[in-house]
Amino acid sequence: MINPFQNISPKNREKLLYTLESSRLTFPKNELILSNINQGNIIGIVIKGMMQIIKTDYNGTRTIIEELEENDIFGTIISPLSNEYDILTKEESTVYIIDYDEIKKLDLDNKSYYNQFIKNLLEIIILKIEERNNRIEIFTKKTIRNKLLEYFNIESKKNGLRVINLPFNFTDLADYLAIDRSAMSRELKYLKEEGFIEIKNHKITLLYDKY
Amino acid sequence: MINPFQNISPKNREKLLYTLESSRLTFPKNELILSNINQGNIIGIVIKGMMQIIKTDYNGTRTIIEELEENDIFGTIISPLSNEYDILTKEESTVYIIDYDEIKKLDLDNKSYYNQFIKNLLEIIILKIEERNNRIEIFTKKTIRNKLLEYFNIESKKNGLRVINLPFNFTDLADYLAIDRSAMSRELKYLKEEGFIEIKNHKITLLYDKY
DNA sequence: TGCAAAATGTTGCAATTGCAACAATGAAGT
DNA sequence: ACTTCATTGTTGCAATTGCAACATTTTGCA
Repeated sequence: MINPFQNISPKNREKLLYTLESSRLTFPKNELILSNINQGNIIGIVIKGMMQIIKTDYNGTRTIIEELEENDIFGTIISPLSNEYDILTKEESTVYIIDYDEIKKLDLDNKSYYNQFIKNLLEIIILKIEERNNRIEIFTKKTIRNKLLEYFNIESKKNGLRVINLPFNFTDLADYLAIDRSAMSRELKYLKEEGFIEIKNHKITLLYDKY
Repeated sequence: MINPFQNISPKNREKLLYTLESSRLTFPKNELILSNINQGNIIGIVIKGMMQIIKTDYNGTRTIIEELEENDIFGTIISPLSNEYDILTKEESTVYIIDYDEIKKLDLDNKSYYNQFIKNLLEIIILKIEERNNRIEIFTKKTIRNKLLEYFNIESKKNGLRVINLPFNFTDLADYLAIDRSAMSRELKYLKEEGFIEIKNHKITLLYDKY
């Protein structure tokens, strides 16, 4: 993940955050934080910790829209933080909250680190599009088996290893893939029995050849 | 859709495109254009026409990843244009192709319209994230009926009307929603019979109350 | 350490879907 | 206007899934 302040000196970074009237907030683990920050169009930057953007619809179906790590950004615009969405801290987390309008108001001709900041945001958001596209790839698959295999392949490509360290527990993985947990559990069992994968703790080893 | 050249004078726009060594290409209707432009990391800007980013996987399953209209942007990075993807012109279309590295190289302190351009790209990409999130919303729904209703609601919200002008034919809509065409057809029939919707040509009228 | 809550595993069964195959309709081009 | 190709509609059926219900294991924390 790209640092949103890359190529900006610590001093200029402080100036920038001051100009943007940002606020720095820390939240304990397992807290729904949206009610604390949702006031108009904001961009949040994750300084430390881990969070999930989750949604629960009228059926009670819970979906993990996105997992946020250090240096990640989120916001009203980047993820629709209407009242249907929540952000849950998975660890104690610290964020900067910036009013998006302040970013728009930045006089780019004035300070070169303003420009660098916008450029960084652009790069980060492009990465986010890639993530979303991967996600769509998975949803496109018609069976649970194919969704899982697609997910494995994507994760495996990220670090070039045939071993995947799940960033989720299985309940969350099912919510992330938008499939039923018990049906997923059944399919994972079949995949193990047929020798496609091996599971230890939350590590999955792929035993089939790349395709 | 935001114009990627908004707040840039025609003269500066020409200078910018020249600096970026962009090329302007026009393609006839119903042409797969990717082979003509795919050489490294590029960003394309749609000047005129309409195109679809489509993917066909090893099962032969075709999915519409995205529909591109005037002022839309696309590219190696923004949509993974590996060899699995194609871009299909639905009308005669004109695009600018820009090397993304040239954009990175732009000396932002030099010309203010460089900054404006980057800012515009940022805004456009933020909109694209929203689109992707909507898409994920739909995929999250477990039944074809709920996927359709979610799609209707999203489209209806866009213009505030209860009438939806499908930008697709039904075959493409099924590919966009990643569901079987005939199964979708069946579900649409039920929705009509139960008085939820009305279909005329490619206009769908929603007869149920907003929720 | 021990208890309560959360996560995981398992299974039967009904509901939903994809697939295939075909008919009917509509569109595009000569 | 005619022909051809693409799109749409329809249906039976097998495969897959979600759901519910419950047992078992793991985790968190008092």
